Amino acid sequence: MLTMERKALILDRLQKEQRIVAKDLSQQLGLSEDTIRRDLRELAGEGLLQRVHGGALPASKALADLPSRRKISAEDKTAIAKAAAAMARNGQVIFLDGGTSTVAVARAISMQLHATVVTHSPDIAVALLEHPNIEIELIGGRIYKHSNVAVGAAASEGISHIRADIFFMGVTGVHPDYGLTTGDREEAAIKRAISRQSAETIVLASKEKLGAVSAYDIVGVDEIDGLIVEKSCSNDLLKPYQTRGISITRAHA
Amino acid sequence: MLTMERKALILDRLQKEQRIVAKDLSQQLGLSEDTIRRDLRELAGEGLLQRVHGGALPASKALADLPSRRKISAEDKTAIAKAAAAMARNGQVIFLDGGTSTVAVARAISMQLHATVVTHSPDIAVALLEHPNIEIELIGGRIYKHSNVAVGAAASEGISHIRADIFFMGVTGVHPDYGLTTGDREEAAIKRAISRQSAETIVLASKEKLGAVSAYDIVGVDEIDGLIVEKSCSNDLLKPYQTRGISITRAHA
DNA sequence: GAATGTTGTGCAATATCGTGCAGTAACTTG
DNA sequence: CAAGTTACTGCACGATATTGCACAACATTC
Repeated sequence: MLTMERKALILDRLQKEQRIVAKDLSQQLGLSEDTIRRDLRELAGEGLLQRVHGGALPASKALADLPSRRKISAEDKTAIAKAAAAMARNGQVIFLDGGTSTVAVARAISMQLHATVVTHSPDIAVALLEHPNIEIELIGGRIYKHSNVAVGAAASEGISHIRADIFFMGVTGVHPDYGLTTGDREEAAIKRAISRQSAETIVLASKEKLGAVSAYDIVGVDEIDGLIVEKSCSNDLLKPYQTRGISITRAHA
Repeated sequence: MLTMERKALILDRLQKEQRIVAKDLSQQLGLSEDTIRRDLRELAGEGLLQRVHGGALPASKALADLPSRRKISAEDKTAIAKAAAAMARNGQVIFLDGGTSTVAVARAISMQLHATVVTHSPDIAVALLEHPNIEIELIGGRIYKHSNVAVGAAASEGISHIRADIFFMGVTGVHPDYGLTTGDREEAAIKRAISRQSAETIVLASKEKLGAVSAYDIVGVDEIDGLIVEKSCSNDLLKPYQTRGISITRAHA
C-alpha cells in the first residue's frame, strides 16, 4: 500500500467519521501503528488534520467543523432552499432527500402549503412537524449514521410503494458527462430508487458541486428535470445542462 | 473514547440539557467519575462551563435559577429512563417506543452498549445518532404529528418483519383491570403490534399514569412483563401487578 | 452534628507517543 | 551487473498522557 493512498484514505475517513483512532487504523490496514502515526504526524504538519492523544480529528476545529461549514454558505443555501420550496404546489407528493440542503428546504416550505412530503430522513420529518398542512410519510430502514438517512433493503422496499410528483435531491457532484454523484454507495442506490419513483427530479446544487465528481454515480444528467443553483453561477457552467433541456433556476437571496 | 471527543460531547449535552451530572455521564460513557470530573475541571478552567456541586452548568448565563419544579419531574423521568436503559444487554434487539419518556431512555443508554434499537420515532433515531455502537433501525409510515411517531399500514408492515428481545413502551394509563391504555387509536394499534413482536414488554409508568385509564386499550396487564415506576410509588398501587407476576422496578434517582 | 454524597490529590497501571535503529525493496548510478 | 541511494516499514525503548483507585477534605441534607 502506497503512502499517498494511505494518506488520502485517512483524510477521507476523517471527513466521514470525524475521528480516527491510530490503533484501529493500523489493524484495519494491516500496518504497524508506527506507520500510521508517522502519517498522522505528517498530515498534521501540513495542517490537514488535528492530532489528539489516541488519534486525530478533522483540521479546522474538531466538531465545530460542521457548524462553520453550514454558516459559510448559509445564505446561498437558504436561497436555494427557498427557490425549491417555491416549486411545490398544493396537493403534490414531494420527496425530500436527506442532508443539510434539504432540511433547509423543509424549513422554507410555506405553512400554507397543503401537500404530502415523503422522506427517508428523520431530520426532515422532525423539521416538518410544525407545518400544520403537511402530511409526512417516513421511509424506514437501517439508519446510515454518517448522513442520518434510512438505507438498505427496507428503505428500498418502502420507496418502491410510493410515487411522488417531485423529488428534491441533494448530491455532492454534478457533472455534464459523469452525471450526478455522491460519496456513498448505499445513499447513491437510494437516491436512484427515489428518482425512478418520481415524475420530476430537481437537483439542489450549491456552487462547489457543479463540475465535481464523487465516487458513486446516482443517475445521468438526462434523467433529471431541473437544477437549482445560486445566483452567482456562471452561464458557462450551466450551458451543458440547458442544452439538454434541463430547467435552470437561479436562486436570488 | 478520545479526550477531545468527550469534552465536545460534554459541551454539546450541556447546551442541550442545561445541566449535567458527573455520575450520570460517567455511567453512560463507561468511564470513571474521576475522568469526567477532570474534564469538567479543565473545561471550567477554559471558561467553557461553570461547575456546581454534583455537576456543571453552561458557562455564561444565569441559568442556574431554572424553575425547580421542572427539574423535579425531570429527575423522576430520567431515573425511570436510567432504570430502563440499565436493562439492555449487549447483542439485544431493543424496541423503543415514541414519547418523551423513551427519548430519555435513548439518551440514557450507555455508549458501551452494542445493540440494535428499532423505533418508529424519528426523535429516537436522532437522539441515538451519537451512540457509536448502536445500530438504528427506523420503522417508516405516516407521521402522526401529535406524538411524532410513524403509524398506519406501512408502520404495521415494517413492524411485522422484526422480532425484538425487549420493548420499552410508553403509555398514558396503567390500570389493573383495564390494562394499558393510550389516548390515540392508531398509536394503540402500533404499540400492540410491537408488543406482539417482542419477547418482553416493559412499561414505563410515571406516577400519574398508575391507575389511570385512557380511551384506547393496547394490551391487558397479563401481556406485559415488567413495570418501571419511580421510587416514591406506594406499594398498594403496585400490588395488583406483582400478584400477577409482573416484575416491578423502582427507579432510584 | 451525623450521615451521605461530592470533590481533590497522590499513586500505580496502562496506553500512547516519539525516536533511533535495522531490514527490505525499488530505483539510480557507475 | 554491482554498489550506492532513497524511501518505507517494523521493532525496541524511554518519555509522556491518560485513567482508575484509595483516601482525606469538603459540601449538602436532614
